[in-house]
Amino acid sequence: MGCWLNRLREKYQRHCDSVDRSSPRNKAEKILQREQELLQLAHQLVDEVGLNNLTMEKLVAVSPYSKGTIYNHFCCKEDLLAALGVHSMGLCSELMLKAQSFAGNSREQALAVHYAYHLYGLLEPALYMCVLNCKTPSVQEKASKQRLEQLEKVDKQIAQLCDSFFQKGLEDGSLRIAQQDIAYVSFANWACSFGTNLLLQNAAESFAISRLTETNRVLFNINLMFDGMGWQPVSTDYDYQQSWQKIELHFADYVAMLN
Amino acid sequence: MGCWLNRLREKYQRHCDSVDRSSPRNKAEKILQREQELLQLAHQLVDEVGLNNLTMEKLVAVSPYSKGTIYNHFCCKEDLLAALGVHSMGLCSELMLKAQSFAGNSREQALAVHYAYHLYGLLEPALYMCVLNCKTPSVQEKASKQRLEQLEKVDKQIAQLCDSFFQKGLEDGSLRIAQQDIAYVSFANWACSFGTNLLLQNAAESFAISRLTETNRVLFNINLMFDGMGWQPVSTDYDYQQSWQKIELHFADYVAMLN
DNA sequence: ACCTGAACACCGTTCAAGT
DNA sequence: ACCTGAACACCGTTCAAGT
Repeated sequence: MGCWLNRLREKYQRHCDSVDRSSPRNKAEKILQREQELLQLAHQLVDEVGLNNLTMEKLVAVSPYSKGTIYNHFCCKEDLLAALGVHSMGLCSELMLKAQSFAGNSREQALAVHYAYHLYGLLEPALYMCVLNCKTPSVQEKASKQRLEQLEKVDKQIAQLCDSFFQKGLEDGSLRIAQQDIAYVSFANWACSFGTNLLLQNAAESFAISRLTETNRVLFNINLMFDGMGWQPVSTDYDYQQSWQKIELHFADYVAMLN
Repeated sequence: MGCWLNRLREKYQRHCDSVDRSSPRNKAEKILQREQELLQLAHQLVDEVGLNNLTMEKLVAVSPYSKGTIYNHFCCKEDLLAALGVHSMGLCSELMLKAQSFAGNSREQALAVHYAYHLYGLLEPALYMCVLNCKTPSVQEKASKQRLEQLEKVDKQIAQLCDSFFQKGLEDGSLRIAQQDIAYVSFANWACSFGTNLLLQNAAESFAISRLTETNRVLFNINLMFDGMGWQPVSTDYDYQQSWQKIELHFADYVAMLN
């Protein structure tokens, strides 16, 4: 066995001492607590070595538990990835929820959700990719049933949260679409935001992106989308660049984490 | 050594006999020819086992060459993935090029590019994901320099091809944007199409998508985007669903491959 | 009941020996 | 010069033995 395992282990030794192991009320809670501990470790590990280099072996090495115990929590590597996906989407929806309290018109609030999503991608690039990973056949086939149900649940929560912003626009009259089109418009938005963030993060050096100046490319794309559905006020009548800056302030606590 | 390797090997035996090994003019050509052969095998393999289950071991097993020889072509697994990415983007641009010959106004031609891209995702789901994979840090760090240059080259070709459709719109006056905005609009389009296809392919069972009826969701999203940039005629004045069907006929040869 | 780690199949990569 | 496959480190998963 190489010495790299020992190096990893030492590095995470601090963690072992600092973790909160406060009074689990019963056996089930103890297990849940340990699972959270393992997920936190997996999260650190992924940030450090990248999603592709996350291995069960490494998680075992940095945790104080044995292989068998890890496999009691996660039935396979894909199950661990799915669990990380659930964790990731939880953090993401936490950020998105904060958009609700932004003081602005409904289109600006919807913009704030996109900001939250973008910020999330910047704060947690590996976890952002992890969510996509969870959709791949290998994860869908191998992860445990419960885990997939959890994934589906957060997935639905986030979708409904996103819908609610279009609902607001519909209610205040700034967005004139049919009620049943909300689902379509909401999907279009997700797709646009998802694609934009994914490409900006992963293909920044590609010709199509590197040639763009530092113009706010996320805002540009979202504006096209919102203008396309005729959401008032349209971008030629309103300074959304300024809204973006206000939104940035609204999320200042999180932006600070970017260093 | 398990017997699965032998099963794989037998399965691909036919290939070994049918491959074109016609008269390489010199050593360099022989090597190039073998590389194409290996890529074709890797392509088949990926279609069969999925991108995540492609291994060097399997490629060795299904090919008539040894590990050492495979490693003479691809310096590491990531280099193989990058080579598959180049292969993939070549096929993709082949489809996109065909959009140029679609008889329609400039917005319809641009729509045909989106159709080509979508069709490509349906025809080659694994290769579609492969291109994204090539952008990940692990591939960018480990693939050979030449391979990354090849990737960059096709990447640029495709970007310029996409730009040309907006250029046409600008020239015939249907699209009123500044010349220097083409790059931005082109990126927005790529991002939207990319996100839409990726999600439709990978997250079809997620709540946000499964609730949508069989409406043409790709067309819906692209229309929002094109309307957002004010590309004439806008979707409320024109039957783009009909255009879509015409485009489908234009690509009939490829559509047939979907079975 | 739950935990442990040895054991095994598979995978990525290298390189001494062969042609 | 190019090819081969044995060898090795690492990884995913299981399960007999221990508590």
